[in-house]
Amino acid sequence: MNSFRFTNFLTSNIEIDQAMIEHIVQKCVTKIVEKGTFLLQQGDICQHTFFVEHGLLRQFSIDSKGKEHIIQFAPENWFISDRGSQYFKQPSSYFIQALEDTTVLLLDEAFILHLSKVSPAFLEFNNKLLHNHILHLQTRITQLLSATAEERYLHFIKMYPDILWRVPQTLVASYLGITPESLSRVRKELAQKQK
Amino acid sequence: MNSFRFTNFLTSNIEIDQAMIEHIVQKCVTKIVEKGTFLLQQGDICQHTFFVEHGLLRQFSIDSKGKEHIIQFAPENWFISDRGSQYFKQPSSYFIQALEDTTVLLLDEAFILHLSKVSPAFLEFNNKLLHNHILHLQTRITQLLSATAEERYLHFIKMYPDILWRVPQTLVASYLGITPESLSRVRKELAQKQK
DNA sequence: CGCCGAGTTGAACTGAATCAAGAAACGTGG
DNA sequence: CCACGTTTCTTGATTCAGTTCAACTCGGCG
Repeated sequence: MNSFRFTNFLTSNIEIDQAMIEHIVQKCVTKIVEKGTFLLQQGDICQHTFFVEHGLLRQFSIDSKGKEHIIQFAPENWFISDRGSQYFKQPSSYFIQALEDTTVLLLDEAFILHLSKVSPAFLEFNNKLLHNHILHLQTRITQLLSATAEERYLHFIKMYPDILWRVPQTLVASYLGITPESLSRVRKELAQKQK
Repeated sequence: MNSFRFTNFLTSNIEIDQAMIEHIVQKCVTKIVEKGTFLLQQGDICQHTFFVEHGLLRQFSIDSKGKEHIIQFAPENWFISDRGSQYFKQPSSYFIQALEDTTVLLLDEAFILHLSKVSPAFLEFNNKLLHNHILHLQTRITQLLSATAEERYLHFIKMYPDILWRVPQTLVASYLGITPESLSRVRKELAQKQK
Protein backbone atom coordinates (compact mmCIF):
# COMPACT_ATOMS: atom_id res chain seq x y z
CA MET A 1 0.00 0.00 0.00
CA ASN A 2 1.80 3.05 -1.29
CA SER A 3 -0.92 5.62 -0.91
CA PHE A 4 -1.98 5.20 2.68
CA ARG A 5 -1.06 8.69 3.79
CA PHE A 6 -2.43 10.31 0.66
CA THR A 7 -5.80 8.62 1.11
CA ASN A 8 -5.87 9.73 4.72
CA PHE A 9 -4.85 13.23 3.80
CA LEU A 10 -7.63 13.54 1.25
CA THR A 11 -10.22 12.03 3.57
CA SER A 12 -9.44 14.50 6.30
CA ASN A 13 -9.15 17.52 3.99
CA ILE A 14 -11.95 17.15 1.47
CA GLU A 15 -15.66 16.74 1.92
CA ILE A 16 -15.87 13.99 -0.59
CA ASP A 17 -17.20 10.47 -1.00
CA GLN A 18 -14.93 7.50 -0.66
CA ALA A 19 -15.50 6.43 -4.26
CA MET A 20 -14.05 9.68 -5.57
CA ILE A 21 -11.02 9.34 -3.37
CA GLU A 22 -10.47 5.82 -4.66
CA HIS A 23 -10.72 7.21 -8.17
CA ILE A 24 -8.18 9.93 -7.52
CA VAL A 25 -5.72 7.67 -5.76
CA GLN A 26 -5.88 5.08 -8.49
CA LYS A 27 -5.09 7.61 -11.20
CA CYS A 28 -1.99 8.77 -9.36
CA VAL A 29 1.32 7.29 -10.25
CA THR A 30 3.43 6.11 -7.35
CA LYS A 31 7.15 6.55 -7.65
CA ILE A 32 9.75 5.12 -5.33
CA VAL A 33 13.06 6.91 -5.59
CA GLU A 34 16.25 6.47 -3.71
CA LYS A 35 18.15 9.08 -1.76
CA GLY A 36 19.80 11.62 -4.02
CA THR A 37 17.39 11.24 -6.95
CA PHE A 38 16.25 14.43 -8.66
CA LEU A 39 12.54 14.79 -9.35
CA LEU A 40 13.01 18.21 -10.93
CA GLN A 41 16.05 19.96 -12.37
CA GLN A 42 16.72 23.65 -12.90
CA GLY A 43 15.68 24.54 -16.44
CA ASP A 44 13.05 21.82 -16.74
CA ILE A 45 9.36 22.56 -16.78
CA CYS A 46 7.85 21.15 -13.64
CA GLN A 47 5.42 18.43 -14.73
CA HIS A 48 4.09 17.20 -11.41
CA THR A 49 2.95 18.10 -7.99
CA PHE A 50 4.44 15.54 -5.62
CA PHE A 51 2.83 14.22 -2.50
CA VAL A 52 5.32 12.66 -0.11
CA GLU A 53 3.98 9.35 1.10
CA HIS A 54 7.16 8.36 2.85
CA GLY A 55 10.61 9.94 3.00
CA LEU A 56 11.89 13.48 2.58
CA LEU A 57 12.43 15.89 -0.30
CA ARG A 58 14.00 19.32 -0.63
CA GLN A 59 13.47 22.13 -3.12
CA PHE A 60 16.54 24.29 -3.70
CA SER A 61 18.20 26.69 -6.10
CA ILE A 62 21.83 27.17 -7.04
CA ASP A 63 22.93 30.79 -7.30
CA SER A 64 25.45 32.46 -9.59
CA LYS A 65 28.29 31.68 -7.19
CA GLY A 66 27.37 28.00 -7.13
CA LYS A 67 25.81 28.07 -3.68
CA GLU A 68 22.76 26.03 -2.82
CA HIS A 69 19.74 27.62 -1.14
CA ILE A 70 16.98 25.44 0.21
CA ILE A 71 13.53 26.90 -0.36
CA GLN A 72 11.63 24.21 1.48
CA PHE A 73 11.67 20.71 2.87
CA ALA A 74 8.84 18.26 2.23
CA PRO A 75 8.47 15.35 4.66
CA GLU A 76 5.56 12.91 4.84
CA ASN A 77 2.13 14.40 4.09
CA TRP A 78 3.52 17.41 2.28
CA PHE A 79 2.95 18.52 -1.24
CA ILE A 80 5.84 19.96 -3.17
CA SER A 81 6.09 21.37 -6.67
CA ASP A 82 7.27 24.42 -8.53
CA ARG A 83 3.72 25.69 -8.92
CA GLY A 84 4.84 28.64 -11.00
CA SER A 85 6.75 26.54 -13.48
CA GLN A 86 4.04 23.90 -13.64
CA TYR A 87 1.18 26.30 -14.17
CA PHE A 88 2.84 28.74 -16.56
CA LYS A 89 4.90 26.07 -18.35
CA GLN A 90 8.05 28.01 -17.65
CA PRO A 91 11.50 26.52 -17.03
CA SER A 92 11.98 26.10 -13.31
CA SER A 93 14.72 27.80 -11.30
CA TYR A 94 14.70 24.97 -8.80
CA PHE A 95 15.76 21.44 -8.12
CA ILE A 96 13.67 18.94 -6.20
CA GLN A 97 15.69 16.12 -4.73
CA ALA A 98 15.17 13.18 -2.38
CA LEU A 99 17.10 13.45 0.88
CA GLU A 100 16.03 9.95 1.91
CA ASP A 101 14.65 6.97 0.03
CA THR A 102 11.23 8.37 -0.76
CA THR A 103 7.83 7.30 -2.00
CA VAL A 104 5.91 10.02 -3.84
CA LEU A 105 2.58 10.24 -5.61
CA LEU A 106 2.56 12.19 -8.86
CA LEU A 107 -0.24 14.55 -9.86
CA ASP A 108 0.20 16.18 -13.22
CA GLU A 109 -1.30 19.55 -14.08
CA ALA A 110 -3.81 18.10 -16.55
CA PHE A 111 -5.13 15.72 -13.91
CA ILE A 112 -5.42 18.52 -11.38
CA LEU A 113 -7.35 20.64 -13.89
CA HIS A 114 -9.56 17.70 -14.79
CA LEU A 115 -10.37 16.92 -11.16
CA SER A 116 -11.02 20.59 -10.48
CA LYS A 117 -13.65 20.51 -13.20
CA VAL A 118 -15.45 17.33 -12.26
CA SER A 119 -15.22 17.70 -8.51
CA PRO A 120 -16.00 20.98 -6.77
CA ALA A 121 -14.65 19.44 -3.58
CA PHE A 122 -11.30 18.78 -5.18
CA LEU A 123 -11.25 22.28 -6.60
CA GLU A 124 -11.78 23.62 -3.13
CA PHE A 125 -9.05 21.35 -1.83
CA ASN A 126 -6.54 22.52 -4.40
CA ASN A 127 -7.47 26.10 -3.60
CA LYS A 128 -6.75 25.43 0.02
CA LEU A 129 -3.34 24.04 -0.87
CA LEU A 130 -2.51 27.11 -2.91
CA HIS A 131 -3.51 29.48 -0.13
CA ASN A 132 -1.60 27.43 2.37
CA HIS A 133 1.45 27.62 0.17
CA ILE A 134 1.13 31.39 -0.06
CA LEU A 135 0.86 31.60 3.70
CA HIS A 136 4.07 29.63 4.11
CA LEU A 137 5.99 31.66 1.58
CA GLN A 138 4.90 34.91 3.18
CA THR A 139 5.97 33.73 6.60
CA ARG A 140 9.34 32.77 5.18
CA ILE A 141 9.83 36.21 3.62
CA THR A 142 8.93 37.92 6.86
CA GLN A 143 11.42 35.74 8.71
CA LEU A 144 14.20 36.49 6.26
CA LEU A 145 13.50 40.21 6.42
CA SER A 146 13.17 40.62 10.13
CA ALA A 147 14.73 37.80 12.16
CA THR A 148 18.34 37.14 13.14
CA ALA A 149 20.04 33.81 12.50
CA GLU A 150 19.23 32.68 16.02
CA GLU A 151 15.59 33.70 15.78
CA ARG A 152 15.22 31.96 12.44
CA TYR A 153 16.73 28.79 13.88
CA LEU A 154 14.37 28.81 16.85
CA HIS A 155 11.45 29.37 14.50
CA PHE A 156 12.64 26.48 12.37
CA ILE A 157 12.88 23.95 15.17
CA LYS A 158 9.44 24.97 16.36
CA MET A 159 7.93 24.55 12.90
CA TYR A 160 9.82 21.45 11.76
CA PRO A 161 11.15 19.70 14.86
CA ASP A 162 11.55 16.33 13.17
CA ILE A 163 13.51 17.58 10.17
CA LEU A 164 16.34 18.68 12.41
CA TRP A 165 17.01 15.04 13.20
CA ARG A 166 16.70 13.80 9.65
CA VAL A 167 19.11 15.99 7.72
CA PRO A 168 22.71 17.14 8.26
CA GLN A 169 22.99 20.55 9.89
CA THR A 170 24.53 21.94 6.77
CA LEU A 171 21.14 21.64 5.03
CA VAL A 172 19.32 23.35 7.87
CA ALA A 173 21.86 26.16 7.56
CA SER A 174 21.13 26.39 3.85
CA TYR A 175 17.41 26.69 4.60
CA LEU A 176 18.04 29.41 7.16
CA GLY A 177 20.26 31.35 4.80
CA ILE A 178 23.43 31.07 6.89
CA THR A 179 26.65 29.05 6.73
CA PRO A 180 27.06 25.73 8.56
CA GLU A 181 29.71 27.35 10.75
CA SER A 182 27.32 30.07 11.81
CA LEU A 183 24.63 27.56 12.63
CA SER A 184 27.09 25.62 14.75
CA ARG A 185 27.85 28.82 16.69
CA VAL A 186 24.19 29.69 17.10
CA ARG A 187 23.59 26.26 18.57
CA LYS A 188 26.53 26.62 20.92
CA GLU A 189 25.22 29.98 22.13
CA LEU A 190 21.78 28.51 22.77
CA ALA A 191 23.21 25.53 24.63
CA GLN A 192 25.09 27.87 26.94
CA LYS A 193 22.01 29.97 27.58
CA GLN A 194 20.18 26.81 28.62
CA LYS A 195 22.54 26.27 31.52
CA MET B 1 -15.01 56.27 -14.38
CA ASN B 2 -13.23 54.56 -11.52
CA SER B 3 -12.84 51.10 -12.96
CA PHE B 4 -11.20 51.74 -16.30
CA ARG B 5 -8.05 49.82 -15.57
CA PHE B 6 -9.89 46.97 -13.89
CA THR B 7 -12.19 46.49 -16.88
CA ASN B 8 -9.18 46.52 -19.16
CA PHE B 9 -7.33 44.10 -16.96
CA LEU B 10 -10.20 41.63 -16.95
CA THR B 11 -10.76 41.95 -20.68
CA SER B 12 -7.17 41.13 -21.46
CA ASN B 13 -6.86 38.34 -18.87
CA ILE B 14 -10.11 36.41 -19.07
CA GLU B 15 -11.83 34.76 -21.97
CA ILE B 16 -15.19 36.15 -21.05
CA ASP B 17 -18.07 38.07 -22.56
CA GLN B 18 -18.43 41.78 -22.00
CA ALA B 19 -21.71 41.36 -20.14
CA MET B 20 -20.05 39.30 -17.44
CA ILE B 21 -17.29 41.84 -17.05
CA GLU B 22 -19.87 44.58 -16.65
CA HIS B 23 -21.57 42.45 -14.03
CA ILE B 24 -18.36 41.90 -12.09
CA VAL B 25 -17.27 45.51 -12.24
CA GLN B 26 -20.65 46.78 -11.09
CA LYS B 27 -20.63 44.55 -8.04
CA CYS B 28 -17.24 45.85 -6.97
CA VAL B 29 -17.08 48.67 -4.51
CA THR B 30 -14.77 51.52 -5.42
CA LYS B 31 -12.92 53.23 -2.62
CA ILE B 32 -10.92 56.39 -2.87
CA VAL B 33 -8.46 56.79 -0.04
CA GLU B 34 -5.90 59.42 0.66
CA LYS B 35 -2.22 58.95 1.22
CA GLY B 36 -1.49 57.30 4.54
CA THR B 37 -4.83 55.49 4.90
CA PHE B 38 -4.71 51.91 6.15
CA LEU B 39 -6.76 49.36 4.25
CA LEU B 40 -5.67 46.54 6.53
CA GLN B 41 -4.16 46.51 10.00
CA GLN B 42 -2.10 43.87 11.75
CA GLY B 43 -4.45 41.67 13.78
CA ASP B 44 -7.46 42.24 11.55
CA ILE B 45 -8.87 39.56 9.32
CA CYS B 46 -8.30 40.62 5.74
CA GLN B 47 -11.75 41.10 4.19
CA HIS B 48 -10.88 42.17 0.67
CA THR B 49 -8.64 41.69 -2.27
CA PHE B 50 -7.79 45.14 -3.58
CA PHE B 51 -7.24 46.06 -7.17
CA VAL B 52 -5.32 49.29 -7.60
CA GLU B 53 -7.05 51.45 -10.16
CA HIS B 54 -4.88 54.46 -9.51
CA GLY B 55 -2.21 55.20 -6.93
CA LEU B 56 0.12 53.03 -4.89
CA LEU B 57 -0.17 50.71 -1.90
CA ARG B 58 2.29 48.83 0.25
CA GLN B 59 1.97 45.69 2.36
CA PHE B 60 4.29 45.59 5.35
CA SER B 61 4.86 44.05 8.75
CA ILE B 62 6.25 45.48 11.95
CA ASP B 63 8.67 43.22 13.80
CA SER B 64 9.29 42.75 17.51
CA LYS B 65 11.83 45.59 17.51
CA GLY B 66 9.33 47.96 15.92
CA LYS B 67 10.93 47.91 12.48
CA GLU B 68 8.86 47.98 9.31
CA HIS B 69 9.44 45.46 6.54
CA ILE B 70 7.77 45.93 3.20
CA ILE B 71 6.54 42.68 1.68
CA GLN B 72 5.33 44.18 -1.58
CA PHE B 73 4.28 47.31 -3.41
CA ALA B 74 1.11 47.48 -5.47
CA PRO B 75 0.91 50.17 -8.14
CA GLU B 76 -1.78 50.49 -10.82
CA ASN B 77 -3.08 47.21 -12.22
CA TRP B 78 -1.92 45.15 -9.26
CA PHE B 79 -3.91 43.08 -6.88
CA ILE B 80 -2.99 43.09 -3.25
CA SER B 81 -4.39 41.22 -0.28
CA ASP B 82 -3.33 39.02 2.57
CA ARG B 83 -4.60 35.93 0.83
CA GLY B 84 -3.76 33.72 3.77
CA SER B 85 -5.69 35.82 6.25
CA GLN B 86 -8.61 36.31 3.88
CA TYR B 87 -8.98 32.67 2.95
CA PHE B 88 -8.39 31.10 6.34
CA LYS B 89 -10.10 33.89 8.29
CA GLN B 90 -6.99 34.33 10.42
CA PRO B 91 -5.76 37.60 11.89
CA SER B 92 -3.28 39.15 9.51
CA SER B 93 0.35 39.88 10.36
CA TYR B 94 0.41 42.72 7.89
CA PHE B 95 -0.63 46.27 7.21
CA ILE B 96 -1.78 47.53 3.84
CA GLN B 97 -1.42 51.27 3.43
CA ALA B 98 -1.77 53.88 0.70
CA LEU B 99 1.50 55.58 -0.24
CA GLU B 100 -0.31 57.99 -2.56
CA ASP B 101 -3.92 59.08 -2.91
CA THR B 102 -5.31 55.85 -4.26
CA THR B 103 -8.40 54.42 -5.94
CA VAL B 104 -9.01 50.75 -5.24
CA LEU B 105 -11.68 48.25 -6.15
CA LEU B 106 -12.76 45.88 -3.40
CA LEU B 107 -13.44 42.20 -3.97
CA ASP B 108 -14.54 40.32 -0.91
CA GLU B 109 -13.94 36.59 -0.47
CA ALA B 110 -17.62 35.70 -0.77
CA PHE B 111 -17.83 37.49 -4.10
CA ILE B 112 -14.70 35.76 -5.35
CA LEU B 113 -16.12 32.37 -4.35
CA HIS B 114 -19.44 33.21 -5.93
CA LEU B 115 -17.87 34.27 -9.21
CA SER B 116 -15.66 31.20 -9.19
CA LYS B 117 -18.79 29.09 -9.04
CA VAL B 118 -20.82 30.79 -11.72
CA SER B 119 -18.00 31.58 -14.11
CA PRO B 120 -15.36 29.02 -15.02
CA ALA B 121 -13.44 31.79 -16.75
CA PHE B 122 -13.26 33.81 -13.56
CA LEU B 123 -12.22 30.73 -11.65
CA GLU B 124 -9.40 30.26 -14.08
CA PHE B 125 -8.49 33.92 -13.74
CA ASN B 126 -8.32 33.76 -9.98
CA ASN B 127 -6.21 30.65 -10.26
CA LYS B 128 -3.82 32.50 -12.48
CA LEU B 129 -3.57 35.28 -9.93
CA LEU B 130 -2.79 32.82 -7.18
CA HIS B 131 -0.07 31.12 -9.19
CA ASN B 132 1.37 34.43 -10.18
CA HIS B 133 1.48 35.45 -6.57
CA ILE B 134 3.32 32.27 -5.65
CA LEU B 135 5.81 32.90 -8.42
CA HIS B 136 6.53 36.37 -7.06
CA LEU B 137 6.91 35.22 -3.49
CA GLN B 138 9.29 32.45 -4.52
CA THR B 139 11.44 34.86 -6.49
CA ARG B 140 11.58 37.13 -3.51
CA ILE B 141 12.72 34.34 -1.21
CA THR B 142 15.42 33.31 -3.64
CA GLN B 143 16.62 36.91 -3.84
CA LEU B 144 16.74 37.27 -0.07
CA LEU B 145 18.62 34.01 0.30
CA SER B 146 21.18 34.46 -2.42
CA ALA B 147 21.68 38.06 -3.52
CA THR B 148 23.70 40.88 -1.93
CA ALA B 149 22.20 44.29 -1.20
CA GLU B 150 23.53 45.62 -4.50
CA GLU B 151 22.19 42.70 -6.51
CA ARG B 152 18.79 43.00 -4.88
CA TYR B 153 18.70 46.70 -5.66
CA LEU B 154 19.55 46.11 -9.32
CA HIS B 155 16.90 43.42 -9.50
CA PHE B 156 14.40 45.79 -7.94
CA ILE B 157 14.95 48.64 -10.40
CA LYS B 158 14.67 46.19 -13.26
CA MET B 159 11.39 44.77 -11.95
CA TYR B 160 9.76 47.97 -10.69
CA PRO B 161 11.48 50.90 -12.39
CA ASP B 162 8.63 53.34 -11.80
CA ILE B 163 8.27 52.70 -8.09
CA LEU B 164 11.77 54.00 -7.49
CA TRP B 165 10.55 57.45 -8.53
CA ARG B 166 7.34 57.32 -6.56
CA VAL B 167 8.46 56.45 -3.05
CA PRO B 168 11.20 57.70 -0.75
CA GLN B 169 14.36 55.61 -0.82
CA THR B 170 13.81 54.60 2.72
CA LEU B 171 10.84 52.49 1.62
CA VAL B 172 12.83 50.85 -1.13
CA ALA B 173 15.44 50.01 1.50
CA SER B 174 12.74 48.46 3.66
CA TYR B 175 11.61 46.30 0.73
CA LEU B 176 15.18 45.19 0.04
CA GLY B 177 15.76 44.33 3.67
CA ILE B 178 18.51 46.89 4.28
CA THR B 179 18.78 50.27 6.02
CA PRO B 180 18.32 53.57 4.17
CA GLU B 181 21.97 54.39 4.84
CA SER B 182 23.10 51.18 3.21
CA LEU B 183 20.95 51.83 0.18
CA SER B 184 22.43 55.29 -0.13
CA ARG B 185 25.91 53.74 -0.16
CA VAL B 186 24.95 51.07 -2.65
CA ARG B 187 23.69 53.79 -4.99
CA LYS B 188 26.88 55.78 -4.54
CA GLU B 189 28.96 52.72 -5.39
CA LEU B 190 26.93 52.07 -8.52
CA ALA B 191 27.17 55.70 -9.63
CA GLN B 192 30.93 55.53 -9.37
CA LYS B 193 31.08 52.30 -11.36
CA GLN B 194 29.08 53.99 -14.11
CA LYS B 195 31.82 56.52 -14.71
C1' DC C 1 43.24 0.57 11.25
C1' DG C 2 42.87 4.64 8.51
C1' DC C 3 39.97 7.37 5.91
C1' DC C 4 36.12 10.49 5.15
C1' DG C 5 32.30 13.49 5.76
C1' DA C 6 30.01 16.22 9.38
C1' DG C 7 30.52 19.22 12.97
C1' DT C 8 33.26 22.40 15.83
C1' DT C 9 36.40 26.02 16.92
C1' DG C 10 39.51 29.96 16.21
C1' DA C 11 41.21 34.20 13.86
C1' DA C 12 40.80 37.50 10.47
C1' DC C 13 37.75 39.78 7.52
C1' DT C 14 33.65 42.07 5.51
C1' DG C 15 29.04 43.70 4.38
C1' DA C 16 25.75 45.95 6.51
C1' DA C 17 23.82 48.16 10.91
C1' DT C 18 24.04 51.75 14.09
C1' DC C 19 24.70 56.25 15.75
C1' DA C 20 25.35 60.91 14.81
C1' DA C 21 25.57 65.02 12.20
C1' DG C 22 24.98 67.80 8.30
C1' DA C 23 22.94 68.95 3.51
C1' DA C 24 19.26 68.91 0.31
C1' DA C 25 14.40 68.74 -0.99
C1' DC C 26 9.70 69.48 0.02
C1' DG C 27 5.25 71.32 1.29
C1' DT C 28 2.61 74.29 3.90
C1' DG C 29 1.16 78.62 5.76
C1' DG C 30 1.84 83.30 5.87
C1' DC D 1 6.83 83.67 -3.51
C1' DC D 2 9.48 83.29 0.39
C1' DA D 3 10.42 81.33 5.11
C1' DC D 4 10.32 77.61 8.14
C1' DG D 5 9.99 73.18 9.75
C1' DT D 6 9.96 68.46 8.48
C1' DT D 7 11.27 64.70 6.09
C1' DT D 8 14.71 62.57 3.11
C1' DC D 9 19.27 61.74 1.73
C1' DT D 10 24.17 61.62 2.39
C1' DT D 11 28.46 60.95 4.74
C1' DG D 12 31.61 59.53 8.43
C1' DA D 13 33.07 56.68 12.42
C1' DT D 14 32.27 52.72 14.88
C1' DT D 15 30.28 48.29 15.92
C1' DC D 16 28.49 43.84 15.00
C1' DA D 17 26.54 39.66 12.92
C1' DG D 18 27.79 36.53 10.00
C1' DT D 19 31.42 34.84 6.39
C1' DT D 20 35.60 32.87 5.12
C1' DC D 21 39.46 30.06 5.57
C1' DA D 22 41.92 26.78 7.97
C1' DA D 23 42.82 23.46 11.41
C1' DC D 24 41.14 20.07 14.39
C1' DT D 25 37.73 16.49 16.51
C1' DC D 26 34.63 12.96 16.32
C1' DG D 27 31.97 8.93 14.85
C1' DG D 28 31.10 5.75 11.49
C1' DC D 29 32.38 2.37 7.96
C1' DG D 30 35.16 -0.04 4.39
